[in-house]
Parts: sequence; C-alpha cells; structure tokens
Amino acid sequence: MEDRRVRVRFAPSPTGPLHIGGVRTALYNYLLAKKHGGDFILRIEDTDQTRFVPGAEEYIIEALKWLGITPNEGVGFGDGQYAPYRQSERKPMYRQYVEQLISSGHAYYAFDTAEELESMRERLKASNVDAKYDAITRAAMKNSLTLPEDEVKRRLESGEPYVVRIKLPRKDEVKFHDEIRGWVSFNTSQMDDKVLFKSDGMPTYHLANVVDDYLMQISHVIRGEEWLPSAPLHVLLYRYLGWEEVMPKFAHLPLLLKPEGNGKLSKRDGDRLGFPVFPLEWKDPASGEISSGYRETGYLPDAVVNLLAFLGWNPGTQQEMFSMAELIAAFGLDRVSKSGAKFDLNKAKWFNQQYIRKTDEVLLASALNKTLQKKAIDAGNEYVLAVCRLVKEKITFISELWTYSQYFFIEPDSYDEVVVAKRWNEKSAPVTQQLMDAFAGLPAFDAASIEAAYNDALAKNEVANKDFLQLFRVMLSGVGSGPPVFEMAALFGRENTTKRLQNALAKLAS
RNA sequence: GGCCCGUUCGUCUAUCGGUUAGGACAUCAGGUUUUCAUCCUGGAAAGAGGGGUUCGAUUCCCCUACGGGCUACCA
Repeated sequence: MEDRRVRVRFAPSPTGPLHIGGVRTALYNYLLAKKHGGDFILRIEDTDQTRFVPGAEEYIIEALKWLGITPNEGVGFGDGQYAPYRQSERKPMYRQYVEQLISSGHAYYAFDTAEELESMRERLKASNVDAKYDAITRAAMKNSLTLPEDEVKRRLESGEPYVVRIKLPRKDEVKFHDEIRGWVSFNTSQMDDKVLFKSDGMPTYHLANVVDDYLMQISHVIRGEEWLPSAPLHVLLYRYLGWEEVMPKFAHLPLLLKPEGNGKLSKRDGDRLGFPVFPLEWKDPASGEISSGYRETGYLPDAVVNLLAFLGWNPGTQQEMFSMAELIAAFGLDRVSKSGAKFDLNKAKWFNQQYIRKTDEVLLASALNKTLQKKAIDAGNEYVLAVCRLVKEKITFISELWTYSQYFFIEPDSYDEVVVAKRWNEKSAPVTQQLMDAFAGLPAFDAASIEAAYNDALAKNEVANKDFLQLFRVMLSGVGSGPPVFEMAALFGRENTTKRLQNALAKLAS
C-alpha cells in the first residue's frame, strides 16, 4: 500500500473562475505528484448542472497552463486510460454503485418533497433539535425504510422523483488519519443521511468524488479544509463500497483567508481586496463584470507559483526563492501548516519584483514590444532592449514596463511640478543652455562623457549637483525618478536629448 | 446553536522539552547611490489566558477565550 503509485487530482467545479486558493490546491497536488514521479489529473466536477458557468472550464485549463501547473491527464490535457474526466460524461458509471449500496443496506430511496423536508427542519428547529435527516428523523419521513415495499416499488415504477440517501449508523465513531492534521474523529450521531444520488439522475459530489477517486486509483486526496467535515462521510462510503483497502490518504489544506477582517477568501471577493483573487482576468458572462487577474496585473507565473507555495507551506530553511523544480524537490505534506493564511500583498509584490529582476531582458523586451505595437511605436529592437535593461530594477509588475518607460518613446509634455517648484531657479536656464552647447561638442555621446560635461557646466555656474540633477532628469523624462540619468541621456542620443532640453526650457523658462 | 479544525512579531513562518524564540515582507532610524522607486547597516516587533505533566514548557495534556470551516437534491 505504501508504495502505491502516487496519483492525485485537482477537481474543481466549473462554476466560475478558479480563485487563488484553488490554484494553490492544484499546485500542492502537482508538487506531490511530480515529487514522486506520479500522475496529476484534472477532473471536472460538474454534477450540478444548475451552476454551470460557460467559459469556466476553459478558464481553469488556461490558468493551469499559464502557471505551469500542468496535469498529465484529464480535461484539456489529454485522456489517460481513465477517461472521461468530466463527471457529467461519467453519469452512467455511478448508478451501479448506488445500487450496490442500496442492496447492501447502506443506502435507501427517499421520496420527500422539498416542502416536506422544509417542514421537518422547521419542526425540529422549533423544538431545539438539530435539524437533520438522520437515524432518528428518517423514521418519520417518506423513504424505502418506512414505506411498505410494494409502495416503494410502485413509486419507483411510476417514475416518481426520488433521491438516494446514505444510511448512517445512529452512533458510530469514524476516525481517519489526515496527513496534515493527524487523527481526526467524528461521530455519525452528528452527521446526516446525505443525498448520494439526486432526483435528476446525477450523483452528488460525495458519491461521484469517491467513485471517481476509486476508479481513477487516486492515492492522495489533497483538498481545502472546507471538506474536512465531509471526509468521514467519504470514509464511510469507501468502507460500504468495500474499498477501504485502497482508500486514498487525505490531506486537508488550511484555508486562504481574506487579508482584512475575517473569513475565507472567496470568488466573490473579486477586486475589492486590492489584489487579484484570480489567476487570469475573468469576465462574468452574466453580469459582464470584470475581475482582474494576476497575469493581466503584471505578475510573472513563476512568482505566483512561488508566493502561493509559501502560503501554507515552507521548506524549513531560510530559502524563499524557489523555482518549480526546486519546489518539487523540497515539497512535502509534512511541512504544510495547519492554520489558515492571510494573503499579504506586500510580500506578493516583493516576490514579483525579485522575479522580474531575474527575468531576461529579451523576455521583458518582447512584453514591452507588444505594448509598443498597440501604440504604433516603432523604436527598434536594440533600443527597446536597452530600455528594459534600465527600467528592470525599478519595476514591480510587467505592466509597469510601459508606465515607467514611456518617456523613452514619447517626449514629455509635462514636468513633475513638485521637483520644478523646488529646484527651478534663475540659474537653471543658463546651465541648461550651457549643457546643450557642451553636448553639441562632445566627441562621443556616452554616459561618461555626458557626466563629465554635466559636471563641468555645473561647476562653471556654481550650481550644486543636488540642486540640478533631479531637475535635469525631469527635463529629460518629465518624471522625478527613474534609471541613472546619464545612462538615460546616452540612450536618448545626442539629438533627442538636446531636443528634450530645448522643449523643457521653452516650457519652464516662461 | 451543534460538530470539527486551528491559535508564535502587523503578515507569512522556523522551533519537533532546555534557544539572547530565528528568517522574510511591511515598518522605523541611519548610510550609500552627486537625484530617485535600487542597495547596505541597524532598531522596534511574537508564544491568547488559566490550569496541569516535568528538574525545565512556545513545544505534551485539560479548560476557557478567540478565529475559521461545515451544518443543501452546491461543490
């Protein structure tokens, strides 16, 4: 049993965009599979036809691809021998297991209407009893345990709607070992006879999940903590189906919490948190509402993977920067923490910044080129590359590439007012004029020569560096900060630099 | 309400009975960078509370408090 092949699955339901908590679950599954040379499966759990959202499945696939968390089997990633991987397409497979449970006495038909269930719950609530369909209350309901056999048969044959419920023992301790939490135990007296098979002919999550995990030979179920309360139900299903020997190991991950206030991070949190909740931008097909994504915000996929990995797991060393390969090597369920983690935007930014610095300029240039193309700016590849080299250290997001470098492509038409107000004085114009003259006579227009000419002009006019340097920057770029000034000017070139200074002089001297 | 899970700096976390309780982000103070959003140095910052067990508890047990999850013919 211990040396069973590691097969894990990520099993989202296509009810909307995947949120980062889900992405992290997928990541941990992926890491465990890769670490053990096992399989990572994407299974789509679309048993609730009423909650289907068009585009959600495609979104999930695209998000996993973008992040490099790629399943080697499953919807969108090629069928393995366990196809299909969409539960709606597996519909015919579940019935036999339901029937098995019924004939072994572990499940039963229930014919109660929604109204009858409702009134039962109200009645129980009124008498201060836990309102659940359980070993006691089922005796007063309409099901194959209470109805005469021939009536059950009649109802079934006449096509009357029914569900199948699991029959739980009245009082039974259900214990199981969680890879993260250790031994966890529940008592069936606190559980209810969950519906396994819905009146629309589809299994519920619980049944489909267990059946599919069994059929797909899943070795580890790694999922969010919100599933912990239903884990005993699943354990019981394995037992009743006779599969306890091959029951997967369970690992319930701590939840990702909202950074402010309380509660778990949810899809509905959308954008109001100040950071993306989704890997990719998502447009709600019904409302048209757009939620931002990490990709569009300018995060690098490797950075997102790295920062997500650290929300709930750590390697036990001081190392924080981890490539996917390093994560695979270092990962283990034994170092996953038990308590929920709040997302920290600052740390996320820091991670991304680190990754941007590590990114090759060629890659940054191709990203910047896309923006330039949209704006119909043709700057030449060498120039774009040089710009990227200069701004690389200054930006946090890919999307800032353009914001922080646009003055390399467009001459400024306004100048940082704070800097101008603080530094512009009667000497500014003459110094600038002298700079332009000096630049004209420079044999080579490189950073060192520019700096020398600059120092010379300042000395002659008895102007302090600190009083002019930032002004010089603003005249060239319009903004008060950026890459080293002289390198910037060198990149602009002699002609452009002079032109910019003239423009600035015209505007500021008046 | 019931059941279950959890609780170390503001945040993510290390510590697997004996530590000046470590790191990272953020923050604050200095310093480089002749400007700046980079970089360097330093500071402040934590074991929820109460009982046990033990020579010794952040670490093990119990209680309380607090936080979270679940409590659908949703997953």
